[in-house]
Amino acid sequence: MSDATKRAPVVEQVPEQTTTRLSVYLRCLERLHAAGVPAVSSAALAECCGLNGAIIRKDLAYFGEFGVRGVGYHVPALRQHLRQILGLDRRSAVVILGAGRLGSALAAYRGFRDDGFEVVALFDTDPSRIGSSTRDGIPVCALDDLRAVVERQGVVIAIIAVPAGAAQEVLDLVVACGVRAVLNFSPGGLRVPAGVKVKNVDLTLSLESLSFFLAAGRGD
Amino acid sequence: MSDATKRAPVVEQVPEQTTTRLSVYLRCLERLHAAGVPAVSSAALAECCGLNGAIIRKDLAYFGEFGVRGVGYHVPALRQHLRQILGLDRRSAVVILGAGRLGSALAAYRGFRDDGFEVVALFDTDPSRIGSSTRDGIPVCALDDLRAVVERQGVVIAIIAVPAGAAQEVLDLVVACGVRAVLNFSPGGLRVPAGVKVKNVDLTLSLESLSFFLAAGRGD
DNA sequence: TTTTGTGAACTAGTTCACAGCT
DNA sequence: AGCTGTGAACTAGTTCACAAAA
Repeated sequence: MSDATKRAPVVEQVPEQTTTRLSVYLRCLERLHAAGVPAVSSAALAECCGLNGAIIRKDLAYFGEFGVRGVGYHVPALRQHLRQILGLDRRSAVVILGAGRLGSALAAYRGFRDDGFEVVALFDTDPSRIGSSTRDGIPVCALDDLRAVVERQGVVIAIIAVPAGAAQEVLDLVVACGVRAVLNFSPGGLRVPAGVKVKNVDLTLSLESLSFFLAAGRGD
Repeated sequence: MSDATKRAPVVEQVPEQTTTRLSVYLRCLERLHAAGVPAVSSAALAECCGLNGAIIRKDLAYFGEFGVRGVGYHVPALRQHLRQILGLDRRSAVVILGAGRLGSALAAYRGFRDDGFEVVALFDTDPSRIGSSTRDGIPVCALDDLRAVVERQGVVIAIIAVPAGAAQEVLDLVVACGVRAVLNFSPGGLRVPAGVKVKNVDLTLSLESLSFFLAAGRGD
């Protein structure tokens, strides 16, 4: 491990927004890396993602001193550091709860695989779906099999794509099976047990936010 | 219009987070309304959505004085006010760009219709898809038809569910056709023309944020 | 008495500005 | 000379606390 990472990563106090920006920086670095750019300043990286350079330096400083004064950041090295910080340097097994349209669409989503996320199974309660496979060969299993799959495949992330009424029950189940990170697509908010991280993607909330903008007639 | 809405809605300065919370309040009010509860205090509503009562009073105060001191908020009236503020008191026509798995799944999503959002057409460039319909009878059209559909159906919101490489081009097209509110599912960020509101749902960013949590080993 | 609406205090997050390193 | 890393200043957003209304 590089000496640049010696700093204690006082992760408890890294703001959520910083972690999201790290992903954005990484995307930009992938482009620079592919283009063969050897180094980039915080100002240039900021330009590239529409941000202020100071916030980039602050964000990176939570995790170490990756920059070289007078030069900037070494692109391949910073890329590697960010991939490691974000846990993208290894495969992560994912299960999807709910094999309806949304669950199936997510199972086929290319962007996930490219980042090392591997959907190993879908789960459903509908007997007509159980036992089948997606076009990519991902099996659709009964909920009863969840624990076994999680344990055997080392599943670390669950995606919840079930109807709203079943979401809390399903969350409690995946948590009971040992999964501690959940991406939730069901609307309405869940009671989240301590020690578990749930990220909500609430499509209705997003659309209503746009609707507000239209209703308010903001033309700025 | 009720006299409670007389206040100038200085909408320019309503924080984005406030608008999202309004949707959350509305959801909670729908439940209370269905249960026949006549009035609710900011403290009770806060409890219901896991927030502080003061922020609810502040949020609502941007739009008027809806409460009654000593009593709270009249549920049916506040529900109506929020529906109007969020533009949910009328039908909104929506188009979906990209009739792949994600686009098709979104077209079938029940939660949208319940809020007055009506998906009137999907658009794609794949000739094998053009001319077909979804199971719900929503037509899949060629991009050339976009302008006509937008104008004829009064489309106000576009959902972009095309591959990343095509997203900017598609955004520019829908904006050129007069749509000013866009829900974007493609990753990577877009150049957004002035006067247009784009809400990004970046699935990769969401998963990477969970991955960070796992990599950092936060068990709090 | 109860609860709103709101100024004041507080907190979190961003930007500025510059000392210090290469 | 140029750019990072970081304390200080600033900005936005939340919570407190209480006067005023019903």
